[in-house]
Amino acid sequence: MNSASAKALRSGGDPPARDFAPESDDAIFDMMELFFFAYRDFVKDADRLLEKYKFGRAHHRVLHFVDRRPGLAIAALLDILKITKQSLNRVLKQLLDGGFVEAREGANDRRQRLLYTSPEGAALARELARLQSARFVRVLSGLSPDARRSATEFLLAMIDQDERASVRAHLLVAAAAPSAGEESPP
Amino acid sequence: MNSASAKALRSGGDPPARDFAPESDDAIFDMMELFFFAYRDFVKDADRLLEKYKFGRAHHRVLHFVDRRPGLAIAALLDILKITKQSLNRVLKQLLDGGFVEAREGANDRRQRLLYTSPEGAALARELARLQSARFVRVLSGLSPDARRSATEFLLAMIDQDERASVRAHLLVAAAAPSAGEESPP
DNA sequence: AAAATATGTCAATATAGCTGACATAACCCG
DNA sequence: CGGGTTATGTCAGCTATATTGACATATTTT
Repeated sequence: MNSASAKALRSGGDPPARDFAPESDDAIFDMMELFFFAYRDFVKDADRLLEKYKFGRAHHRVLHFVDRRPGLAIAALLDILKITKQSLNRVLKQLLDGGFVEAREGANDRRQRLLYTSPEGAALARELARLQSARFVRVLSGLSPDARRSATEFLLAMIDQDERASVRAHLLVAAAAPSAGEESPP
Repeated sequence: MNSASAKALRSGGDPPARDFAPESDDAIFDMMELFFFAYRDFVKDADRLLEKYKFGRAHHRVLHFVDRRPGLAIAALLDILKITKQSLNRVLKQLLDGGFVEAREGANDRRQRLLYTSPEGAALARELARLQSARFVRVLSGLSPDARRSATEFLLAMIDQDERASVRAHLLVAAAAPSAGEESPP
């Protein structure tokens, strides 16, 4: 049941045995905490603006991904967010009701409801993105191109291996998306 | 009230105008999403083990920071987590009841309850850390020392400027803590 | 026509956070 | 000493975000 590697636990008072990683268990622990703190601060950036609309972070995520990938189907959005459709539905309904997101019947498959931001939704999405990207702009402008590449590489590598392909695809689609409509084949 | 840079919004169907940042608004948007996906996957790592103890992520965070910084006072923990004492109390009580965390009266200030992990708590904390650090080990081992430094630098820079000092201090304390007892002066 | 798919919805539940109000004990200061 | 501040606990109620399970509807696929 217990730790496989917890040998000399600090049960008495001896220094914790940092011996299983070649050269930097400490560094790794530090990075884990940095990651926590960095994310904690990052998500906070948009909160004040969201409050004005009585929206939460869930709304933000939906709005963001719909804006980035116009014509996104419900199922695809669920897959990105990794939540259930019931969870999505509440926030999505509020976004639809508020006129920030629109759903159109799929052209090929009329069961689908493809999601698009309205002009107001797009404006809000981008304003939120601007708030959050300010942090990135500040950080990245202080890094050399090489360091930027390393940071990007680092983040990508942090993603589950079997997710990485679809994330990469997502980024490409988002970048390429002219104003797209149809989904690519499953 | 609207986005200052949202000129040619995709109201009709024209390509989104990615023109306001010198060379890489796209790159920044991509990084923001990578950050989201990376964190989403990162926090997931420990969940299965936590379930066995009927604990959630909130318990994990408390356990982690108490283990990393033995003798942590309640107020200091609240400051790290940025939550209210009422929120903390529920999970902390469960950790105390379960014998994973112990609270001792402060030596200098008897109002304080200084927190320590029990041997079981420490074992759990480290097993959880091991699960999560596995991801970091995998990622960092694929990066050059330079790239590692860049990634670390990136994460640190992502933290709020006025928090950075205290985070740095936290890391140092955690690294230095032998199995410590007393707090350093406030 | 039957089966599978995409989505919506109702209901109940859990977790993690919040505010506000109030209580207790211990410390600090004049 | 006595009053103010600090550290913490606790009660009560609220919100946001997620879950599972069951069932409904329309549409596409076979």
